[in-house]
Amino acid sequence: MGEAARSVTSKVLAMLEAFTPATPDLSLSELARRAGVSLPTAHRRAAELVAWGALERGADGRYRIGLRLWEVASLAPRGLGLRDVAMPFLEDLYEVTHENVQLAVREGLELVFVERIAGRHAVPVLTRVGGRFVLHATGVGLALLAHAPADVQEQVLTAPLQAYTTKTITDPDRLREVLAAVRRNGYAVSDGQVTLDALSVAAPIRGRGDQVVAAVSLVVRTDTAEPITLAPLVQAAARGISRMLAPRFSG
Amino acid sequence: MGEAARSVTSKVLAMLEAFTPATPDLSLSELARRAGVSLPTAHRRAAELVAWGALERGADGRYRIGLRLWEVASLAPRGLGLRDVAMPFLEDLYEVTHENVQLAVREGLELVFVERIAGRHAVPVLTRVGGRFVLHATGVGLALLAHAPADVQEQVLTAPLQAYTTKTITDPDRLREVLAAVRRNGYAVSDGQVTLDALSVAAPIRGRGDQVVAAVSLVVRTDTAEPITLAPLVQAAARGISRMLAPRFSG
DNA sequence: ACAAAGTCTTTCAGTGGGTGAAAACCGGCG
DNA sequence: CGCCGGTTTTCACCCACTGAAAGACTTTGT
Repeated sequence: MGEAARSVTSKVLAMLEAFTPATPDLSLSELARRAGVSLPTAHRRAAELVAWGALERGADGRYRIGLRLWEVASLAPRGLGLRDVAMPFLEDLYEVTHENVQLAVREGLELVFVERIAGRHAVPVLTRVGGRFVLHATGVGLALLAHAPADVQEQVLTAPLQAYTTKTITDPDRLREVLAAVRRNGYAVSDGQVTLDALSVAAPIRGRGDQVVAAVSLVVRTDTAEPITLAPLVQAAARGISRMLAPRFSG
Repeated sequence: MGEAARSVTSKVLAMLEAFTPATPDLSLSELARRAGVSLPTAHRRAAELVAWGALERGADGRYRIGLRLWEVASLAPRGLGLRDVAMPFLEDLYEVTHENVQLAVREGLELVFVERIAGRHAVPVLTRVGGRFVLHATGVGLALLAHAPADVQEQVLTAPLQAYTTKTITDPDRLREVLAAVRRNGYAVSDGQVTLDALSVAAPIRGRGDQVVAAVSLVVRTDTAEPITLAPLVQAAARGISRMLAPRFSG
C-alpha cells in the first residue's frame, strides 16, 4: 500500500490508481493521501490532469475519472477492441436466452470483465464491467485458468483458494481435476461457486496462434437450465468470436 | 501538433494521446515522435507505463494501450458509469427494433459515443465506441447541441459546418431553426446528413438538475421507417435513463 | 454573528529525478 | 562480412518537481 512512489510518472499513475470502483470520486485531500503525495503536489498535478481531461472536477470540487482518459483507454485491444468484435455474438446469446452474458480476459492472477449484458429479469450477479474477480470460482475464470500458462496455474493452485459459498472449490487437487475436465470438454461450469443461486457455463475464446485470450459465459439461475444444453450455445458464440479475432482463410 | 510539452505529466499524457483509433499500436520510434519526446525518454517512460499496465507491449515489440488503464478509465462517470445505467434501456430498444442504438455525450465541441449496439443486419454506421464526431450532423449530436450552453452553440454555429452529404446542414441560420425545433419537439432527426442511406432519431437524457448530459438514438435505413413512429420509442428510453440518473421521489 | 476547524490554493528556494547526445547493441539483409 | 534501421544503455548537466509554510476560502459549532 504505502509504497513510496519514486518517479513522477509513477506518481501520475498512482493518482489514477487512487480511484477504485468503491471510491470513484475523491476530494483533493483523499486523492493526495491515497496517491501518497503531498497536498500541494496533488493539487498541482490534479489541475494538470483536469486540464487534459484525464480527470474531471465536479461542482462539489471532487475529482472523478475524465471522459478523455476513457477515450484513449477505449483503444485497449483487450478492452473495447475485443468487446467490439464480440458484441454481436453476445447480443445473440442474450437475445436467445435473456440471461446474463459475460465476457472476460485474464489479467495476472485475476480476471477482468470486459463486457456484461444483464437483462432486467436475469439473476443478479455481483460483477461490473471493468471489475476484477478471482479465477478459480467463476465459469469464465475456470475457462481462462484452464488454458493459462503453467506458471500462472501453479501460482493460483499454490495460493489459498478463497471460498465464496460452500460449493466453491478450495482444494487444489480437486481444482486440477476440474481444469483438466474443462480442457477435455471445451467448456467450463461453475455451479453455485460464487453465489449459490447462480450457475455459469463458459467457453474459451482463442486469438491468433490458438492461444486463449478471453472467455464468454452465460449465467443462469441454478434451477433454470441444464449446463449441457447451454454449453453448445456458449461454445458456438466463443467459436464465432474466435473466428473474427483470427481470420484464417476468409476474405 | 508540435506543441512542446513542458511538464513531465504532460509528457506522460502525450504518450497516451499518441494512440488514436487510426493507430492503436505504435513502435517505440513512432511513439517518441508523436509524443514529441526524445527516443531514450520514450523508451524509459514506456517501460514504466508497461510495468504499471497503462501500456502493453506485443510480441512484435509494438506498444498498445493496456488493460489496466482501461480498468481505471472504466470508472469515468460519463463513460461506463453512464453506460451501466443506460444499458438495459438500450437493450430494450435494440430488441424491439433490431436497429443501431447509440448513446453519446458531449465533450467540448464534439460528441463521444459511449455505447453502440449494432446488430449484424442493421445499417452499417461509421461510428465506434470511444470515437468522436461533430455535433451538427448526427441525431445525438443535434440533441446534445440543442441543449448545450449558449457559448458552445455559438462556437459551433460560427465555425464552418463540415458537409458529409448533400443533406448535411451547413447554413448556421438553418441550423438554428433545426435546434429550436429539437427543443420544441423533444427529439432530433438527422436524415441522411452523415450518410445518405441512414436516418437517426435521437432524444436528450437529463441528469440531476434537468441538465442534458447525454443522448440516445436509433439509426435506421432512410426508407425503413418514419421518424414519427420511432420518436416515442427513443424518447421513452431517454426518459427511462433520465429517471435512473436523477432519482426523484422513487423508492 | 463570531470563532474555530477544516479544506483548498498559492508561493518559494533547494535539489534530485528527468533529459538528450552519444555510443553500444541487436537483428536482418545484400 | 559490413551496412542499416531500430532499440537499449550510459552519463553529466540542469530544470521541473517538491513540501514547508503561509494565505484564502468554506463549513461547522456556539
